[in-house]
Amino acid sequence: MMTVLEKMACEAREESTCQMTEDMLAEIKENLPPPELLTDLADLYKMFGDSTRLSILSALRQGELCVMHLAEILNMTQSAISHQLRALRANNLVRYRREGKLSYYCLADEHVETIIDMGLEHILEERVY
Amino acid sequence: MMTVLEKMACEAREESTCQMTEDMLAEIKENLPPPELLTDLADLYKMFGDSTRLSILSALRQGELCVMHLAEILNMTQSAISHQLRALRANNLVRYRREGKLSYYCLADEHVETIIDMGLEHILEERVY
DNA sequence: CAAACACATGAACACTTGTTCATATGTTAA
DNA sequence: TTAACATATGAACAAGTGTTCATGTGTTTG
Repeated sequence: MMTVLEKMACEAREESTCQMTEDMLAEIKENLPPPELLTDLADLYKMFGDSTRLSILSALRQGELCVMHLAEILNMTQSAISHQLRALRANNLVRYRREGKLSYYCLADEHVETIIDMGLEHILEERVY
Repeated sequence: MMTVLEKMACEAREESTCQMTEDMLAEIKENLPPPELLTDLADLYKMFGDSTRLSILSALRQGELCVMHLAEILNMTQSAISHQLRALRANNLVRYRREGKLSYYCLADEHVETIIDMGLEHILEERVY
């Protein structure tokens, strides 16, 4: 049977091996971004987590395109492209303008390209090793 | 019935309204990143597309942590954290070292933080408007 | 007006994904 | 060695996601 003091001594030893107290854990927890922001951030990155959407964004880097042309470039149905454009639009990654029968889409801002390039850098650096 | 010449004229008109020829579409297609790279990139961003993993990465920005502490900080089971760490490790987003019974995890490189910050900037800029 | 066209959208389905539960692996202490 | 501990992992299940198909909306043309 272990006494209270022995338990405390043991815990103190464990904490010292981990270099971590409850207070420190609490501080790390407080310094995390708020949960709502993290879910928004996750939703944003989900948009980049699909190769069809990445293809659409990559095509739009070369200039404004209408839905049908995107479908031709990616060899996919107009419906599939339209569904994905809707998602990209909802997350403010693309903007569009209507001109007659056609809807022209383009990238929303420079962040979109920057985010893609950061990911590419990460992947390409790995491949060197 | 439309003659061949009429069809050609019609197509030429359509192309001129779209400012886009088949050759231009082919060029855009050729300039896309190769499909294999796009799927790798999508797999990478899938890692950022989950709030649990984003929380883990955010916690690790503040320093090296073992699995149990991560579980405490995020109020989640050790198993759930361990599964996610496995995924993050497979995508080279975290590194770990074993010290006795404990496994310490840390961020793999600066890209991880940069990618997260790019996303945060994108979200926070939207909220201004 | 009707027909053709470009795009959007809802439902359904297969597929993927995150968590839980149970258990296995590996390390340390008794 | 056995017990306790920290972590890893496999199976299973619910929830989420991407595509297809059918159809709806809005615009232009004849």
